[in-house]
Amino acid sequence: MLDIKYLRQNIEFVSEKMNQRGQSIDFDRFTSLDIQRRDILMEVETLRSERNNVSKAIGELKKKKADASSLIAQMSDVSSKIKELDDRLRVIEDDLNAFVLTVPNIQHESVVAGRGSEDNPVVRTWGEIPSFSFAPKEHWEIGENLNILDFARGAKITGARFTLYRGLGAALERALINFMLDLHTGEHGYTEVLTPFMANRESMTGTGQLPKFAEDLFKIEGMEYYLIPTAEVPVTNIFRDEILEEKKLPVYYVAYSPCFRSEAGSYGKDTRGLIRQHQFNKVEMVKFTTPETSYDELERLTANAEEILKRLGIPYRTVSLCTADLGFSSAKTYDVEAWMPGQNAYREISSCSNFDDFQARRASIRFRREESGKVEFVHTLNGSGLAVGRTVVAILENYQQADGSVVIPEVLRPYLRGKERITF
RNA sequence: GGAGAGAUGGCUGAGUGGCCGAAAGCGAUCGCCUGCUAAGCGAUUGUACGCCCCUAAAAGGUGUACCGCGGGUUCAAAUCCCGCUCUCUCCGCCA
Repeated sequence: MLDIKYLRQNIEFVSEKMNQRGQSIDFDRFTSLDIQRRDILMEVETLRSERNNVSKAIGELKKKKADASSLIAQMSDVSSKIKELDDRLRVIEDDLNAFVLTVPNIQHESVVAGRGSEDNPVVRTWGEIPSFSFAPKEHWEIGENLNILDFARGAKITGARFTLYRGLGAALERALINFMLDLHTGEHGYTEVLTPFMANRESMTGTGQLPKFAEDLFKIEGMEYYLIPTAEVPVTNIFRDEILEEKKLPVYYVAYSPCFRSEAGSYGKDTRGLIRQHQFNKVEMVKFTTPETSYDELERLTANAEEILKRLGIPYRTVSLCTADLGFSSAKTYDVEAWMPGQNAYREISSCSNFDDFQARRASIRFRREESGKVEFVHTLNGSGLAVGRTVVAILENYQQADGSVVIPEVLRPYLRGKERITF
């Protein structure tokens, strides 16, 4: 959510930024609602002030046992007028609020204007793309052959886009989760948290999934609870409606969670394999920082995600999302894309974003400056560290052997009781 | 799921219709005092939204709202009524 005062004073600038994002927004409506709101507010507050004063006088008169009936009658009218104005004000404020909640964040100045993912600048690449003496297979073939991924039975149990892992497949997923958590807590300074996997409407609104993207979520029937699409939601909302001390910042949290996405509108995309599932595992990093440090923190956060791939020995590249690709709440996003030999392409495995104060304003997450005592919004950041299912894909495809087996990256072996290879 | 109790500022806690944005204590900040520390004394100590002032911001002035959340009664609600949420205790069920 953008600051209403800021919006009021910089409407042209914001409008231009939104155009670059391919968003057309009805700012005339905003201006009109904003003016109406302030007009009514002034009127109703004046009346309230009058009522407060006269009511006090009525109290005095009553104490002296004097007659106050004419004042009471007069205030009765004022009160009904106040009630009427309050009702009108509520409608306008609801409208205004609904409007502001659907305006995306303003992108950082370093974000390039583009028309699609082909315009995302590549920031860096790492590792050597492996060459194979045979035609590399896609991960679903490798996984099914090794009997560690079972798509048919996942579909039987639940439906399309749910997968059953078996044996070393299940163990590999679990090993990756532990490896990632251990690295981020042990070497990158994060504190591990384990959160609820359902969140309420307020939390979903706080991080920006609601009200605009309800169709992407699974909702619990009969309740205002939603399955989380990412741990970003519960973790960022840890401090919703709180004021933190400046010296506590930055806060680094890392969380494992399953993620649930309806993937509405993605029919026909990535229909095979683990790439796009309704349920997948992810380790998520979240930071709460001061405004002046958040872009440095974004660089470090992205490096923390990349470090996982380095240790696993998986080649990757990092791109900076252009305006067309940038998410609703984000001011700047780096996507880390792992090399997938079976698909002969880089595929997103982590997305690291700085939201500036966009989420913090929605969720009311603030901090108090030590120096001045002033209260300001924090900046929030998050990034996958990493998407676990997609990391399994990268391992299967990059470490596949001519005989169909898969070598386990060395750093994972301690998590798999020393096992070096997945075989038949 | 059933029965009961509760929710007040950073914390503890008073407050059953007007004198309450809210006592008192603790904590914190600043000042004084003091070989150091501690104690003591004094002052300050919430958030949001308007308006005025101002080139703008800040500061300042002023008004309104906020005592879990949402409604209602009343000239007037932390206080009375209704609904909801959450917490605690007991019972039941349960990994």
